[in-house]
Amino acid sequence: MSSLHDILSERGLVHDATPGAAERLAAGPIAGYVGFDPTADSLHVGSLVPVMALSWLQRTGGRPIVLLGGGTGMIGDPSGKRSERPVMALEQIDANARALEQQLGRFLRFDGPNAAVMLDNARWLRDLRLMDFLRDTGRHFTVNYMLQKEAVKSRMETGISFTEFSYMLIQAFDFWQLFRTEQCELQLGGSDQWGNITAGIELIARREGRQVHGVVLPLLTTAGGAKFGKSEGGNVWLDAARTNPYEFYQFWLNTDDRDVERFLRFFTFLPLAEIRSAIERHAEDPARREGQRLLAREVTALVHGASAADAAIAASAAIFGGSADDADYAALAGTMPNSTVARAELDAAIPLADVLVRAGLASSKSDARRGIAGRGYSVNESVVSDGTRRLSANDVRQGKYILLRKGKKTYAMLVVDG
RNA sequence: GGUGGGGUGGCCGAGUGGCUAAUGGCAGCAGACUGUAAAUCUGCCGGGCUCUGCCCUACGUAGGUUCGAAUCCUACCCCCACCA
Repeated sequence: MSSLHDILSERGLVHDATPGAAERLAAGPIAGYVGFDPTADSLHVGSLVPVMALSWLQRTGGRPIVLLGGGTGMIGDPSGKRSERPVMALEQIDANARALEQQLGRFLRFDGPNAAVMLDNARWLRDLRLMDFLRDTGRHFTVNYMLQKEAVKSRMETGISFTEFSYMLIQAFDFWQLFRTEQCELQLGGSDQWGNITAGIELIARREGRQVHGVVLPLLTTAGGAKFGKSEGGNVWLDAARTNPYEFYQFWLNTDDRDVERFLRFFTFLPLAEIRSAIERHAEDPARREGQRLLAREVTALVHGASAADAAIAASAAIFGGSADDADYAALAGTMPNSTVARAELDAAIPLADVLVRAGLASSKSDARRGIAGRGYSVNESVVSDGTRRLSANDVRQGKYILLRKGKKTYAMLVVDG
């Protein structure tokens, strides 16, 4: 079997690795960890890269450790940030950590021989005593060393608090802790984590005299230069309550041609040969977007399950196949954003603008009116141009549905209540 | 603590008494073209309304001068640089 390093590297997932990492990984399975910040109650597609890496680690016989940053979340990682982060409330951090825990459970196997482990660094960080920390950990680092780190250097102009400056030492402490208690010898992370990871390796070398390793994954950007993981509605989340399977599927389906192959390697477990032949077919007729379809189906099935993926595909076909007006609205409603309108509101002819705001298709009534004036909205697949348009019982289709659309791609189903 | 510079809309950045909801760029949304792509072009881009117009909120915070302030004055808060 190929080593984890070989697999990650042939998939383009290795941005950088510490010297000796490849050799150590070739020598046999390893325990490795990735840290996740509990800044929200769901992961988004950007975090899927390290999640995939952990899953590969497990597939090659290694023991994945998921480290939730319930302790470090109190501080805030300055890496890649231009300004100080607001401090989060403890209850919020804990609630988020629990939500992430549940979500990650879908990507890793938590039983069996090399079961994944999930830990929260709140367990050892929150009760850490300052004097102990300075004596046992702080002593091993010079300020000079810390100032060399990119995360610190880039903030010298605008300023960085001592709190954020110290962050790398805390993360180093985490790695040391996991080395001691879990025999963890590897840390994976985004390439912005390089400085923090090497600090941890340094600490373990000094305190334990042992060589451990770090592999950093590429930070994702799209060919168009845009931030990866954003769509019309903002961030693309893994939680179906935040980004439902239909939107999730659409996000991947809209992938730039130039990104398809890379994303197939990053976000699916498909063998490379299969990916290559899919890309060849794609190149023959890009307009059919076979690559995107494969990518979207695979990732949606991975994150939301096969049946949700099928439903998303069916809904997409109905909507973009040109016959959405005849489609089964109940089925569409099951896979796209819903909002409700009361029967009484329809009888009173509720303004369309109000409903668009409620459905999340407009940020305000003024925004909705401007959008309508610009012919950006449609009701049941017919474009609305009258800013004073109201919805009534006549607009209801198939008993209880009204299909709202913003632009070409953003849909919401309005369900009549009562 | 001292000296100097600075705090403008999601971000960058103009504006230094009325014509400013505030030039320009980025990001975002929509339209045209297309492949639900890319690139390009066009429109929109604080909020509300009884919408060719009207009202509210906004240029660090709080007061003040003025018919009128993002622009002038006072106090305070915060940031940056240098010095102590």
